[in-house]
Amino acid sequence: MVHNLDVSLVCDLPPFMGMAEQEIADLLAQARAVRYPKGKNIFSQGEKAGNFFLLLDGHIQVVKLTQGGEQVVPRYMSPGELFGIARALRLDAYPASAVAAVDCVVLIWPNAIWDDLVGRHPAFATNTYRIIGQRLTETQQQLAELATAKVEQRVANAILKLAKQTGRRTDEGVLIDFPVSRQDISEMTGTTLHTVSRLLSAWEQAGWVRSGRRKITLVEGHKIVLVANGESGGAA
Amino acid sequence: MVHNLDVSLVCDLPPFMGMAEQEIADLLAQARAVRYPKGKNIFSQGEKAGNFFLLLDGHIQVVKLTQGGEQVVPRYMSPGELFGIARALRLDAYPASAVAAVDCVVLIWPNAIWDDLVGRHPAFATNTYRIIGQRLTETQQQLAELATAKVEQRVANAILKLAKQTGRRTDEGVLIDFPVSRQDISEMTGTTLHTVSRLLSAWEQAGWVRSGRRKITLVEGHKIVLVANGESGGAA
DNA sequence: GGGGGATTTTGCGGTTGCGCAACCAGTAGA
DNA sequence: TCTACTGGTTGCGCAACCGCAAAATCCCCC
Repeated sequence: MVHNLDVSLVCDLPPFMGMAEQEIADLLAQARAVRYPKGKNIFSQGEKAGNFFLLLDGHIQVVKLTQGGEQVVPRYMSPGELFGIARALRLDAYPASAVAAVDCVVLIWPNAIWDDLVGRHPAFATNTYRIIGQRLTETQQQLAELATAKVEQRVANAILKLAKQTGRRTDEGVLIDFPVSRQDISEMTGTTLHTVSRLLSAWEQAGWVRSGRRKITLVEGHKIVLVANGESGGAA
Repeated sequence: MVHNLDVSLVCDLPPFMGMAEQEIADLLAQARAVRYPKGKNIFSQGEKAGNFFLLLDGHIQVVKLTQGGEQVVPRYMSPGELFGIARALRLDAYPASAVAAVDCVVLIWPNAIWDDLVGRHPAFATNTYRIIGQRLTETQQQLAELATAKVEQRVANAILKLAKQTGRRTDEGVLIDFPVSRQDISEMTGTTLHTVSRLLSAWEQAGWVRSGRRKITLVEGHKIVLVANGESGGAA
């Protein structure tokens, strides 16, 4: 099914750690590669889970809709990450939506092969559950932060997380490597785009960041770390 | 190891669905039952995960400590629930603490038997991962709620959840069956005990709840549901 | 080069809910 | 019965953050 994919492209990714080349090749043979343009929904919350995915290139935004119809963004994903693995947790439907934040390339497997897969490749099963454990821990961490930290800290943390995940060094500083709007950040931190805008403006005044249309560059990351830890009075 | 435990006591619990009596008996034979008095820590966040647990009787409070040293309570657990199953997700340490909210009886297994266990009893593995999936979904739900709903709604939701989980009908209404302080509820909802107290007072004025020292009774649950959905102006 | 839409900035109240502090009320133990 | 203590209530002031609205930019597409 996949013709132009080589084992060497994926064998170092966390989901495949500890697997033999032949095992990985078998796996790839059952996948199909699909390209999603920026903004496209890969799957939607509540949709019956029929496939699972591996992000090869690009960045994906996980979107959760609340009862009240508002959007929350619990996380972004980077190349090499498995997603949509509802089957691993015996969920019948996807618990959130996945949206391409930029043009993405994705490997897709049908859920039908999941059980056989984890049975035949214990290393893959182990890796998968480790990933889920990390995500659960991270989600709980975020819950705790949202419950206790103030807006300023949460926004700082969100930006730092994005920069760490996807940061690319430029001559100005660390650039977040895909378009993030104020709205996006507000949905990550449970606030409004206005407040995010004001905070970023203040930090830009102070020379800690440079930001523009869907673009944020960390200039003085350590200052933002201070804000995230609540050890700074903000940029007054 | 366990002498006075009968298979019939646990065979209907979700973790053991689909398992043969003999399988369950094997499992029980490897467990030891321990009683924890109210307030006792069963395990602590960050502690090396050496065991996993099943709550037989009582209620357990899951406590997460933030970087800033504040406490958050992501969930309570009821009899029949597995907990401390860090091993299932390949976590080396417990990601949160477990505290007995009342006197509890708990079954304990060493993590050493985990891998063998899930290998030998596929139904148990399936059940476990289903539980984890439910918890992850629930945690994400809570994250979304915390990010978007206002304090009033969050407190109402927390109380409803507790009542649904552990509610006992009395002649006054539905009583939450273990001691919950204002502080506890504030830690579940990311607010202060003051605000919780004010809200409960208001609802008591309105006749929707009756509450006292570590005790809450829902009198008019439907009113609280309205508050939780943001369809009520509160008790003005 | 010129719209037009999307994104961001900014001002100005208005609430909400926090923080502090004092006081009250059950409960447990002596 | 008295006393210490934990947990709950309440008043008051204030800062943080939201909400609305309008203006300013920027980018994309024609």
